[in-house]
Amino acid sequence: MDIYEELEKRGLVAQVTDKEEIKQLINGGGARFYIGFDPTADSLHVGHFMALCLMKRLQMAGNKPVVLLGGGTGYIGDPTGRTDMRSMLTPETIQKNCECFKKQMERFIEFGEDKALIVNNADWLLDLNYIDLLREVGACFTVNNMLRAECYKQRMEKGLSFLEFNYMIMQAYDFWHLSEKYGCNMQFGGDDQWSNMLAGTELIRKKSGKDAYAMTITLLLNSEGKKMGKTAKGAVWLDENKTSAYDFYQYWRNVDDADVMKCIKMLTFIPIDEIEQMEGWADNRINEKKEILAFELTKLVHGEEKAQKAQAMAKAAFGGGGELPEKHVNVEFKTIIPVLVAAGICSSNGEARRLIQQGGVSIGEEKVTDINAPVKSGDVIHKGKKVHIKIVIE
RNA sequence: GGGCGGAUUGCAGAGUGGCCAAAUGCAUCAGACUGUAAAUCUGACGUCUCCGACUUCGGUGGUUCGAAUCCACCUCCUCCCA
Repeated sequence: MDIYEELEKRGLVAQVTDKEEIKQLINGGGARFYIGFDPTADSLHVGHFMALCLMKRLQMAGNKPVVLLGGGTGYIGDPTGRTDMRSMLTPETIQKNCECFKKQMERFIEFGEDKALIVNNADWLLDLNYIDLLREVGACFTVNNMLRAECYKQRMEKGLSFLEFNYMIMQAYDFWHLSEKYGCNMQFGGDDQWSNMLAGTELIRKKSGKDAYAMTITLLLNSEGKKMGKTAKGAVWLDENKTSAYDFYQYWRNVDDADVMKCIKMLTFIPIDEIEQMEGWADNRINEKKEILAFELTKLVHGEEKAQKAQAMAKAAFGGGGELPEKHVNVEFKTIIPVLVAAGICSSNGEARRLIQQGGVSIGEEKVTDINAPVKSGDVIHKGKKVHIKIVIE
């Protein structure tokens, strides 16, 4: 099976500029494509992960990826899909974030001579001269067209700053620059980037008369239509210090029934015919599918060893036996309330108290009824049915 | 630059002198039912030394026995006119 067909079967293809041309290009390994990453945080998250997977898939098919770090566009902030303005990042933060991104990416993509490139648009955007840019690029766009772009619609009601309005121009400029300098002929991105990407292909056509292509990837939405990879505590990060391997595993272990197959298709590298087989499995094997999903993804992100460990801990926590996730705490009073707070299970004493009063906490097999119940090192605390932690008091 | 309106507890959004820790919806957490799923029902959802007390309604002052609510100034934002 060729790569394009595989992408389609996995449900990754959302919009393309020219299906036949693109098919030929990527199937033949002739694409030099880029994907942009905005350094808005110090770690990549699940949303980026899909883009990385896509890069890897295309790289395996012989295409050459270019990772574009938005060190320059980070100064502007993409207004797409936002209802308010993004807080402006300081140059130091952007710099730091870029470095974090780079490190994490190196685990997925092979960089190097004639392989994949990593570039930072700060290198060319920061030196641009305003007047030159207006003459060269500004002339190629009409405001009328830009305003029609879907990504600005929402913001037309709330207010869109001129700064953010220029994001599209910058992204188009990037594409053009990469096309000139590295022979980049294609751009991939999330489906919400479509209008920005089209601006790029158009600019290239106008400036150099060359054809360039764009393809968007389906956004990973859950059955409720919300972006996946968000939890109450925030995004699901790829950095282990921000989201532990165990929590990462649990996130996928707990996805809705309706979303399991979609996630397996879009995110894992399990061959498509195996996936098709899994689709035929009986309903009662749904949990098996979730385990596969969780394990495969944890393996990709954190490595096989940690994935195994996470899986073992999950099985211990929910099935019994084996090693449980541990939490080290340092408390003055060794009773249940301060321990719950110190372990980060509850955010305040009041919350802990309420939880106990509602019967949501147990130590070992015993349900806690006394808000002053003692806790000793090595006790296993359960909160609800999903949080099981072994407490180690230091 | 001129005019109007606005800023409320995670979000949305009521409240316009005491009955307000502040309606309602969403999100979240727990209990019941389950499959570490969904749906449904129940409860909780500012903080604390929790039958009580304390701190919150953009900021700073003021009026008042009493202010999220009234006044003044400041900051930010929407909209209308330029």
